[in-house]
Amino acid sequence: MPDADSDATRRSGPTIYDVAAACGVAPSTVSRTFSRPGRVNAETAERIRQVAAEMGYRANPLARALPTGRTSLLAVIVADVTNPFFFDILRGAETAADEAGYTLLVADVQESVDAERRALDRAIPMVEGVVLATSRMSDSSIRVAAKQRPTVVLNRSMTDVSSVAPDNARGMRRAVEHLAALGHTSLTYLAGPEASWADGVRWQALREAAYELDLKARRLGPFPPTQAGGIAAAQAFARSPGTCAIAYNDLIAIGAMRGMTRLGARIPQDVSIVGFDNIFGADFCTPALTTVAAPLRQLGALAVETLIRELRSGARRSGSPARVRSALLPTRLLERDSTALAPRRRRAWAASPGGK
Amino acid sequence: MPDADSDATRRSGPTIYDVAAACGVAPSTVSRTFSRPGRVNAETAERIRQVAAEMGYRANPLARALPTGRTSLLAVIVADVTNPFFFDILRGAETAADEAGYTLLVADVQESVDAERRALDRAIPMVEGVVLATSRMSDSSIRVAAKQRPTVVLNRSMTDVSSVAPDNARGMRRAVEHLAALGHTSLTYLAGPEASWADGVRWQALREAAYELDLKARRLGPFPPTQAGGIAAAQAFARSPGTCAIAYNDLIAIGAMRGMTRLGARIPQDVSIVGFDNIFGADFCTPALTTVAAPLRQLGALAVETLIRELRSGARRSGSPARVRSALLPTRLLERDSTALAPRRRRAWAASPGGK
DNA sequence: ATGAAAGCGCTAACAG
DNA sequence: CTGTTAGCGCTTTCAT
Repeated sequence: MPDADSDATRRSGPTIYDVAAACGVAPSTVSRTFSRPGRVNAETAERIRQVAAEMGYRANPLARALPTGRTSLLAVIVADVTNPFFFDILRGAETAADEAGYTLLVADVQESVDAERRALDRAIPMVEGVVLATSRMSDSSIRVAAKQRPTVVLNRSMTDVSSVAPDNARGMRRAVEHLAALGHTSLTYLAGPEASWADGVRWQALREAAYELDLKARRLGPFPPTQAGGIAAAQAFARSPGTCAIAYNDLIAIGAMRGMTRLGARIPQDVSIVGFDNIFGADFCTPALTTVAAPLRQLGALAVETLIRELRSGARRSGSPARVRSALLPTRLLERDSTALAPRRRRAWAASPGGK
Repeated sequence: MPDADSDATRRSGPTIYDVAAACGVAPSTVSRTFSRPGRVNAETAERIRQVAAEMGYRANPLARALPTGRTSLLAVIVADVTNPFFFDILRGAETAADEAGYTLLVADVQESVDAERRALDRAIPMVEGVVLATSRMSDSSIRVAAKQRPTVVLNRSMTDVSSVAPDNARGMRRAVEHLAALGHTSLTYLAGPEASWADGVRWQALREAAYELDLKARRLGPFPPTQAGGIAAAQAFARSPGTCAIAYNDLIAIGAMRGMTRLGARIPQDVSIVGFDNIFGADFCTPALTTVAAPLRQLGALAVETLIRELRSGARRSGSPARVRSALLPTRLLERDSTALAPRRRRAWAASPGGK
């Protein structure tokens, strides 16, 4: 009967004290064995590992975290988990985190700045770093967070906080060129949330490209970045139809296609639509959506890799902002079936083209 | 100059000791003020709150968690974050967790049992409870986990662990009836992963319903629960075509529709397809998918609510399994455009109907 | 290379 | 109602 301890005593596994006792060494030696290999005699270490394994010892991450702050947790604040845009971003983030031994704490803030701030407040004390995926907060709020924990923003760009984003400008430019090549002479931008950094960049890039290519550009919106938003956009568009539209994102584009179809338009014969992001579903909606594809998975992975690099470079202390790293990942235009030659003459399709 | 402390001293905010000192009370009183309101004189409490607020005191969740185990963290292990099935489940889970003051730690295990076990091992010591969403692990592995932390399985059902799942059997029955009513006389089931509990239930329910309604039933697969899996399913189906198929899930159904279309079939004229889950995209694929809708958001919400209830009922101690709660949420058949009357005579559509 | 001891910040008996 | 006193399990100087 080697085990005199009642098994009802310990609520959760053996501790370094138990292992130490069993090995006849000091607890600190056991601690070192696991957290600072090399700082302990090879043989002793081996023996300790052995015994620890037999006893089923597992370090308590909470206990480790208390004195060191190393929780191995990363927060990922997502604007809307329900938005397919984030699926692959999360997957990429997960994979990268897992490889580095980190676990993700993900918070869905449902496009609400308030919820975002609350989630952040709650998560920050528990995590080592934060990735803000499509934050709706102000730059200054983000800076406040970044002051407390290493932070990287995703799908946004800032001068003083590390960031990872798709190259929206180039993508937009390609989209405009594509439409121009098809003979369209004026463009409509179906805008997303005003608080969205990407929206600003996309619209501005559209205007510039349109200007250079001598196309007319207008902006409708803002619309919520959802299918419902797209349907609303379709209605707005129908009030003064054009021959093509570029949507803030695929969700709006898909909703817009549905909405316009319902209003009698044929896509792409009457109106060409291009989306942004190439989310799940962009390939099997009807017609298949021409869209500016962002490297979603890479975006997520790079964001946490960047974060982890900052962590490792010891950007733990307050104030030391660490080196700011900014990445712009390449996008590409996926030409599918929602864009076509501009119609020679417009066909009236909206029920009441002049508005109510 | 009330603040004599150098502001470079504290790495992270004031502690209960600081607040206590500032108030002239004992640290434990400050502690009580926040963790056990009511156990402290109203006035004292008020004063303490006041001062704490002024000092910007924030309880350190790690420190609280160490002695109590109350981390306010819940693990959600999902088979595949990239699968739209989980979008609304996560949303529901998030919302419910947030309302109860919990934060989710989500791990994507990419349909891998190994990854699932690793994620669980890593998460368990940090969380108060676990929800296993579509676990691929064996019942016994799940029991092992459930012994360590209150656990609820989602989209699966067990006798000794709380569970939340859609009523697959009824849903399947409705689907079969629907097809029978359209004149189909034999059914093909496009199977999902063998390790999937839902797959077993669905196939069995299909067989029973088919038997009762005097239809023939066969099973093809297993296929990965993805669009690619559906395309593979289409090919298998084409080797010996039928007039209709029920897929394990919407992803397979959508993939199958695309695959069959590519092989020359018209959906639904030549073959009717029904899916399962009503995921994002099921309504805008072509044709819109007839599917058995599961209350995704509720599923997620109920899972964490159940978990939290167990937590509150003090199922913290090892061994005490707490009351097992099992819920079967109602599903409903969404009749859309992928199902139609059985063809009077079959049209040959597969390029090589006899196989290779 | 290893041991002793002092915390990390908070909670929880147990007294008063 | 409030203060005292131990820890929770691990890390980390500082000695030895």
